[in-house]
Amino acid sequence: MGSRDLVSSEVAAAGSGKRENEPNADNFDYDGCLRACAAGDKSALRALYLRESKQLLGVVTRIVRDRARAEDVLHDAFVRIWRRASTFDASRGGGRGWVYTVARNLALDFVRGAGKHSGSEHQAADDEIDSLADPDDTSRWLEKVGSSHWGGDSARLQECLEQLEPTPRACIFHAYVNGYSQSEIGDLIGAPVGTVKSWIKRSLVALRGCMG
DNA sequence: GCCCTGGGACATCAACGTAT
DNA sequence: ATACGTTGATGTCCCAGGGC
Repeated sequence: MGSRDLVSSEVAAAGSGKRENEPNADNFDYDGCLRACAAGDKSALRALYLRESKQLLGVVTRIVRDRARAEDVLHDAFVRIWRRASTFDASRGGGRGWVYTVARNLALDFVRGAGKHSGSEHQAADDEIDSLADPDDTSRWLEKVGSSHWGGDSARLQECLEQLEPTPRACIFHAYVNGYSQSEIGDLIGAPVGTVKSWIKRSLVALRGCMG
């Protein structure tokens, strides 16, 4: 919530600010801007807002059909962009497209009446685990965990992991350490996707419970 | 009867493709 | 360049079946 306030003030400042700092329209680096946002650079968010807010407001207004509500949705969109910039993957598409996708999906949610909850902006624990995804090996995963909010105890995590059944534990590692998709894991271990989902979900619940 | 597990349906998100 | 539709991946919820 604190981050929302922080972003709110930044967006408000950008919105009320003069356009003299408006980024160069021709070679604006969206990807770099998002990387900077992910690194906590508020000026990058401001630049992005100055650059795209008018166009985005047009897109959102067209969807929600209400200027005032569109401004609210746009504001929420920039909050989400700020908070989730770290999830942007340039190899999967352009930064500008990603920004528009975020804003449009939020507007569509609003129209559907689902704006009350912010979808996957959920449990800090899930984000924590997501942030641990490392393609190398489990030891580095454990290193990272050791310095995180999971109590800072990698040995404890290892204990908790060892308490899991081998197959569900394998699902966790494949998903969060090796970066496999759920369907890939299903193929790998010869189980339906639904089963993989259940194992991963229940394993995460068990891990959280074990870690306290 | 209760609990656990496997499994599927549905909703949401993000990226891509295409029409304008 | 922009707007919109489609698609694939993922998460959540719920139900059925089996073991106790």
